[in-house]
Amino acid sequence: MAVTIRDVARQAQVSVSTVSRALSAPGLVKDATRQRVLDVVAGLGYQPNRAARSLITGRTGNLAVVVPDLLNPFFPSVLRGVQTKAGEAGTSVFFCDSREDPETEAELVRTMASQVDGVVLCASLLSDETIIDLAAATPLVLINRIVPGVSSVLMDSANGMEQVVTHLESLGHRDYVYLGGPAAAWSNNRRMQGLNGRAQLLGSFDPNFDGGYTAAEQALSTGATAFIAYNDLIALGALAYLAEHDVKVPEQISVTGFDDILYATMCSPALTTVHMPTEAAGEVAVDLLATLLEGGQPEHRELPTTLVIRASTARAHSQS
Amino acid sequence: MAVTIRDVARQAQVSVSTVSRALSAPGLVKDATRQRVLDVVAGLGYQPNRAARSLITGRTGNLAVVVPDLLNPFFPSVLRGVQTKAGEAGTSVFFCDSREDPETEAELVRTMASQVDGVVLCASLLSDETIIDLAAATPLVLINRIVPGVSSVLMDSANGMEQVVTHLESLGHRDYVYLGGPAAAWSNNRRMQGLNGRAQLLGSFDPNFDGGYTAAEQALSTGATAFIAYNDLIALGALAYLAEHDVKVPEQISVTGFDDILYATMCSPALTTVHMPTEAAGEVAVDLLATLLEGGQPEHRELPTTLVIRASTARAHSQS
DNA sequence: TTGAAAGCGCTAACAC
DNA sequence: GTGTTAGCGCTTTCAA
Repeated sequence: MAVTIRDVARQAQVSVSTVSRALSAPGLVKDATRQRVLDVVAGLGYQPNRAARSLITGRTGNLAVVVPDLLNPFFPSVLRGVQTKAGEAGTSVFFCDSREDPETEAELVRTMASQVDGVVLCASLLSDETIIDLAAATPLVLINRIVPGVSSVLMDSANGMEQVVTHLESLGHRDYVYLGGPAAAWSNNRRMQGLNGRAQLLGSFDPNFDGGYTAAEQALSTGATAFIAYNDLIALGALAYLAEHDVKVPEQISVTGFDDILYATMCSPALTTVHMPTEAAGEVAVDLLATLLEGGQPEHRELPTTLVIRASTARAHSQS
Repeated sequence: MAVTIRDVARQAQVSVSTVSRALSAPGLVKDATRQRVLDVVAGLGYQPNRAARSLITGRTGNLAVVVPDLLNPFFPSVLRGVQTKAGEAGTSVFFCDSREDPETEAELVRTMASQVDGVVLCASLLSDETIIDLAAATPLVLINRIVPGVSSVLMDSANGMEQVVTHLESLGHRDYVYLGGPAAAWSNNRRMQGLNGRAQLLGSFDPNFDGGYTAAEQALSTGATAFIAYNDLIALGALAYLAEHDVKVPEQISVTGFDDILYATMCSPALTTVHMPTEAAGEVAVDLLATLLEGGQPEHRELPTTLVIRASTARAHSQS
């Protein structure tokens, strides 16, 4: 069996409570005593049993992060942010992938709720009511979603999209088309807001490569000089379609993405897109969770997004 | 406070031990009694306190998976496999990103060891000795690494590479060059084995886009008709370099990747590469962990890889 | 500043 | 088949 607090107490010639205090409330123990205890702890390699501690304090020292799709390059980087910040506080992180299924998502949150101090929920597919219920039962922070009364951190997509529009306008584009994401997606609406009604809207496409491929076909017939994609994956699909049909990007048509995933730098031409501070979002989410755990009020944070200009946008050609 | 086993016992008019048994050893309880207990459990929404259970059983019902880099698209899919399989057993999963640092990696495994039943360690950067030490202290399963006496699951890279070579040979290529990954990487050596000494070897490159870009420059001067990249990222970098220098792929030069990451289908030309059963590897790792926890012996599994032929390879041109 | 003792919620002997 | 009871390892009153 592992070394327990009693082993430490015995060897340090103090009571178990003194050992406990030396570790979790150092101020309450005389310096000399504490030092002796700490030495023994180090010598024995004692690690407090988290289950026992948790049983009495009611805190687990763990948290969970729930995402809709781990394979979407957007989320691993959120996870990384969460882990970075949580790690600083000695907190470990559970991950859960809901596979884009709302029921699974709710189920996961409920399951985790009992074994963690709080949950970070990314890009939730749940209804406001369900989220409010969940938030009542366990400290909860949302990423990329706003629900009244629930903590959340947002990446300012609307503004990011405004930057895209401004950029395109400055290049002389007047006629551009938005290759929309899923109509139900909350973030799709945010991004559309940033368009300020300046773009033609094209139906909702699957937010992946194939969706973009399909979208480009439709978009091409509009005669627009620029395509604004809901996300990088759609933009990439569009790029592929255009390449196959010998439409030169950006000479004939400019294309923009959104999210700045890894591959946005690797395609050809490299994609002009909006960078999302995903890792920072994960970190901030952990901060908000900490606030909640200390009895603080739900908070809302919005992180700035930045346009990254690469090679897929250029001055509009005069003739379509 | 949450509902406890006593609340259930009281309402179901049985003792706490009956409730406990009804939940974790159903066979020991009369059907009628168990049903009554289960009804109350459902009615009250009772969830056993894992900390309390863990305190007495010594099992946490959790496991951890440690990866070197969450942002590498290879690993999230391993995570997903781990979670899928673990979830079936009601096990939750911690994730840790070592950021390619061996010290951090060892530290993480040690930290997690005390709060989980076992650890899945992916593409470890640690020495054999360290891994053996770790495995002695906690149930451990390796992915993509072999260490004597430690459970592991491997994806058969050597065979995958042989398939690449066979494919290239069948297309008439006789002079091809290997764009190598990190010399220290265990998987690089495995992949080189599959080459069977048939390829020219080019130094070790960073296993990313930039590394591939650099590699292509050197490879071009060898006059080879095909480039075999250590992984998809290097292949993608090579593709970009070749495109910029107006070298047609696959007409002039064939290029192959390895891993079959998402982007391998999205680039142009789509990459011929070796598909790795990453998700399956994660699942199998959990199985091996389960074996270990039941007192079984360390096991070694090797999963088959498959060549995926896309558009980046073609018949060798006659003249270089 | 320290120690003794009472549990946290649960499982696992041990009785019946 | 079911109930009683003794802890698992720890924190936290309460006394001293």
